[in-house]
Amino acid sequence: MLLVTDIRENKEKYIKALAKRGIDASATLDEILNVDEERRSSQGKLDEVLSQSNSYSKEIGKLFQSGETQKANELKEKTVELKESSKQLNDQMMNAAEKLQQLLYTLPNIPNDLVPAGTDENDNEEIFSEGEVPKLAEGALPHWELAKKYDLIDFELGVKITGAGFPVFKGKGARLQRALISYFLDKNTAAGYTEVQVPLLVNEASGYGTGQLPDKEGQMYHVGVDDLYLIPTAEVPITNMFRGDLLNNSDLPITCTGFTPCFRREAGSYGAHVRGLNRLHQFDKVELVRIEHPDNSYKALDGMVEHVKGILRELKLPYRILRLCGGDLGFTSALTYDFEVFSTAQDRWLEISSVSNFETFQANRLKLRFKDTDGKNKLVHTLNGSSLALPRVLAGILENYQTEDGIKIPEVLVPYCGFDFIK
RNA sequence: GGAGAAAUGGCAGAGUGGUCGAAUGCGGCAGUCUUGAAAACUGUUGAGGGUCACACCUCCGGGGGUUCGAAUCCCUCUUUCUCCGCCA
Repeated sequence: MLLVTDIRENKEKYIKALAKRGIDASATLDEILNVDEERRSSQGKLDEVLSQSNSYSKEIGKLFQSGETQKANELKEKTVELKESSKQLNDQMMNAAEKLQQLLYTLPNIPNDLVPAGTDENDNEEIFSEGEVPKLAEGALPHWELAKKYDLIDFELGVKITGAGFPVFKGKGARLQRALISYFLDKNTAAGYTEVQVPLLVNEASGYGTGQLPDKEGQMYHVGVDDLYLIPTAEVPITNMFRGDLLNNSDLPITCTGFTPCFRREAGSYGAHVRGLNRLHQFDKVELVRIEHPDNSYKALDGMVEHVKGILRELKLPYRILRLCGGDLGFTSALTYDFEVFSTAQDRWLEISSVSNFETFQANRLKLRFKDTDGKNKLVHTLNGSSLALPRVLAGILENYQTEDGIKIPEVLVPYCGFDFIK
């Protein structure tokens, strides 16, 4: 959520920055400023009335104590009117505050200066690539064929149990997936991240805290009877562990990693690009979350990028890094780097990680602050990144490591798998 | 699921209608002392809104109510603890 206090002073900055996302926010910002003004002025009037009535109350108290009952009762009469007007003013103030909140919820984060202008994924900027795309033999198969051939994943079985997009992993397929989870968590904890296991269902407040609500209401599975949401990413429960906290400077940075399944309704996305493991309703992911001092957040973002690079390098998968353009940037993000693995058999790139700095956007919603060395309470910066999204890494491994006889296992995973070849 | 008890500042813990944003202890910060540290002593120390700065306003789990006045009384929700039941 954007900061009203800052919008008051730098409206032009916000108009310009949001234009990068293709949003003309000037009307909304004007409305925000109007409502903000309205809120503050009615609050001011309310405060005056309350102040007056407080002092009457004190006086009445004293009069009763000194036995001047009649005087006290006379004074009581004077409070009647004040009470009425304080009710009205309070309603006014609450209305304005509520309206302001709703308006602020509609605006996405402002992009960092590095974010290129653009409307969709075609305008993203490739900033790095590494790894050789293997030359596959004639007749190389896409991962869903391989999964079937070697009996690693059963998509139909998932349809029977639940529906499309909920595959069943079997045998070495399941083991390889578990190996990846352990490997990622080991890499992350070795880099200093604290491993956490968190709830997979979150309440509404958590959804608002990290910005999934109200923006992406329809993307999450909602459990109606208990009013809980299945998490679309571990970012939600992990970041919300710190909701409302006032941290000490010395607590920063806080770094966590966690493995969770992720659930996404993916309403309205069908077709060739969702085949196999490309897009699922339930998938596994290991996530990184960082709570940082604002002065350090971009350095931390670079550090996360390097960390994920290291993992892909060890897996020897061909990948590239994109800096997302304004039009493709997530609602809450100020700067995002997407990692994509090349899927040789599909001849296309698959997004397997997204590393973002949200600056104060989430912190403002979460009311997550820290006491800086100057004694002032400030909003932290929150960041997160995947390391990594499992099924697509699996897809990349199956396709890029396939041979005529079977599938080789990347060297770093062999100790985790207990086998080095699938045939 | 049933029966009871409770929820107060970073933590512990007083406070049952007015002078309580809240005793006390611990912790934190600053200082005195010390070669330095510890101990001891002194002072200071919640958050948000508002203001140029004050003033002022709000907040004692959430919401609502009674009252001139609520941490304190009433209703309701949530959570925690104890006992019983059930159970991976």
